[in-house]
Amino acid sequence: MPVKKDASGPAGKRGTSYDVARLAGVSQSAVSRCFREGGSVSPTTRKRIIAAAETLGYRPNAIAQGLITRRSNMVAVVISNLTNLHYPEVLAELTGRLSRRGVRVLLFTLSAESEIDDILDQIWRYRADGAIVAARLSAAQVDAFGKAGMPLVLYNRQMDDAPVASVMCESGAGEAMLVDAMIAAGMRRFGIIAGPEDSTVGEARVRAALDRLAQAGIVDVPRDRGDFSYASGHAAAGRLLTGQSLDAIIAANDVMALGAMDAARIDFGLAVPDKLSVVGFDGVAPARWASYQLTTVRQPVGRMTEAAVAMLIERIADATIGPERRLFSGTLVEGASARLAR
Amino acid sequence: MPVKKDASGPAGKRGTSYDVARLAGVSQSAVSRCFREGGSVSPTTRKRIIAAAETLGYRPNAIAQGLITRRSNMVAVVISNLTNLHYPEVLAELTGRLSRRGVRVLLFTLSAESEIDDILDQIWRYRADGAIVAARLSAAQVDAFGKAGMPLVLYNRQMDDAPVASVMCESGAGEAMLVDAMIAAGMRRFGIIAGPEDSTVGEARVRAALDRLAQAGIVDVPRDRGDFSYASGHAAAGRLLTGQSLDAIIAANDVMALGAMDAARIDFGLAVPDKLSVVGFDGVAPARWASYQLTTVRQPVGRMTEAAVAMLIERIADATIGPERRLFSGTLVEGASARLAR
DNA sequence: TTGAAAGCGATACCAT
DNA sequence: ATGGTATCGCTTTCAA
Repeated sequence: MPVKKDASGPAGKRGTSYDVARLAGVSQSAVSRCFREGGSVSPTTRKRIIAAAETLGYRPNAIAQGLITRRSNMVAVVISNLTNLHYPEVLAELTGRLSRRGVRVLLFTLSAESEIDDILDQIWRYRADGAIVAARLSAAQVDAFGKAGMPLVLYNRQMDDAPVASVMCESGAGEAMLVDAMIAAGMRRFGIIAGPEDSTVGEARVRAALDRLAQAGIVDVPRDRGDFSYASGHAAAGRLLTGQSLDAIIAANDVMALGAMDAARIDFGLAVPDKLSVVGFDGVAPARWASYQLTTVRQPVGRMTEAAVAMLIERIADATIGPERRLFSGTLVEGASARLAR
Repeated sequence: MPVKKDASGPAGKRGTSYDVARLAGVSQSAVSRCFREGGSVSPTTRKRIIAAAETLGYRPNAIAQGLITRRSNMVAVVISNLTNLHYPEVLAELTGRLSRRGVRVLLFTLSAESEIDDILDQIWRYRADGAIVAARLSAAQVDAFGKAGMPLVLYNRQMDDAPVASVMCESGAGEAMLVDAMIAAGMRRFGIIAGPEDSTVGEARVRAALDRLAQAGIVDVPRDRGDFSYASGHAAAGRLLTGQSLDAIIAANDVMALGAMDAARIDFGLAVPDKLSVVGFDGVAPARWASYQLTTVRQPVGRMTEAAVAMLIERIADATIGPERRLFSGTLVEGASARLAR
């Protein structure tokens, strides 16, 4: 025997607009209009509807709304490595800004890179209004968004082949500032700790640094690689500092730089920055801790996330808006881990 | 003039089950059954449906599914401060485990505590199947979940008044281990850095430590407060160490402990652990960094998040399951920041 | 096994 | 300003 639907108010199951309509003695359409933007309802009926809704604890069903309006008011946020210390900050900013605009966040994190296709599948299924992706996407995957008519904004990821809306923190100027200041301070022997080969940001930063060094006539720069983690930075620095002495280590991100600092100071007894300078990139919180005071380039996370959200919202409102790349520059944070020329 | 719906395949709008049905020459019901678990479809029709779905790039609309089945397959995850270093790890684990079970994550982060009611409102509207909350909830708010029949699991939050499903890392044993080992090492003058007054975990940890100290006859322990941030730990340690000398500082979480270590070593020139021991709670990644090697109690995040997810899923499947509190114990991590008796 | 038809809870267009 | 009605894209009886 089917259970009779009860409109027993907040204490029972949440009611529907029909329940509210019945209680208020109006049509269901009226209830709908009452909760919508430009719905025409007389002050009196509105009052009665509101009252009825109140006593029933009525909340419009966003799922049903989504079905008919074809707008879920949800955007997918895809983040690859939340363990990266920089990304939690990005995520917090993104969700804050999105929810302030009345948009919900469907979060996807990926551990094994293979999951990405499953994630995209889910994004389609849930009819997200759009997606902000801070993860590696293939050209085909980016293309799939276009085909599906789903707005996409890449966060700090480059796509050389496909044109996509994206926000990026440009590496060139930042690395140049670091390198110039160190060269001006008389340093000549540099070492580099790169990120994983498949990281476009990582490679861009390394390339930027190498270019600037080359311009100053410094070539044959020893390089090693990490995976953006503290441990990998620590290990890479260990390898770099074995059998050669350096003036400075340039790491592709802050966390590896912190690992490098510790390796230098603790394992090699090198005073930082007196004997060795270390610089990073990102501007994560621990980089400012007193034990490190890392000299680095801070990404303008607030402006970047705001841009990403704005670009996405724009494209959700008007799907015809084309690709656009917004490049931000980092700001030099002069810590105490590098001896810079002022 | 209304635009004719086109079934132009992956290149166009994603089609519906009707489009697939038409292309496969079957009824829409058949398509639905084909994509459902125990749907009875003959191998031949199934093959044709799959083929049609393939060419159209068909994906079942999860929104429509949710509307009819009254299951959104989304759970809300509410986290208060993603900047806390411990929570990104928790969030990553939660989303990973949830998505592995085919459940989507609707993420809510809150900056101003006032937002919480808006968040709950959204959770109702989107008909989440349940919620995992790592944020402060009032008894009334917890009650609202019960009234709405929405499963709720609290993560590391205590509710003295209302009975709720929750997972917690118990503070007693952990703090006792720390305190005992320090007392056994001969320390007598302790200082405590507590968290915010309204943090139940923070207060529980402090109380546990104070209790154990009292059992050893140590009372009148100087205390100060922070907000769980590095800067606040640094500042609190500064105040504690001014005008008195201590053997050890017990901080309510790791990040404050790291701030305290830096204050002690850098601002006060106190060797850690020779002149001052510092201990924390959580087991965050930076606590293991070579510069700190913090002695702390590590929360079993993996088991705790697994428990939270399992409890929630259980309660989604069977709403009659009652409250249950699962208490986990932390494990002592012997770093180098405290001189412990073995 | 298959198809027809009745919802799920809203929106929106259309006459009143 | 109001109410009636046709969707939205599915799941789920219920007959055939």
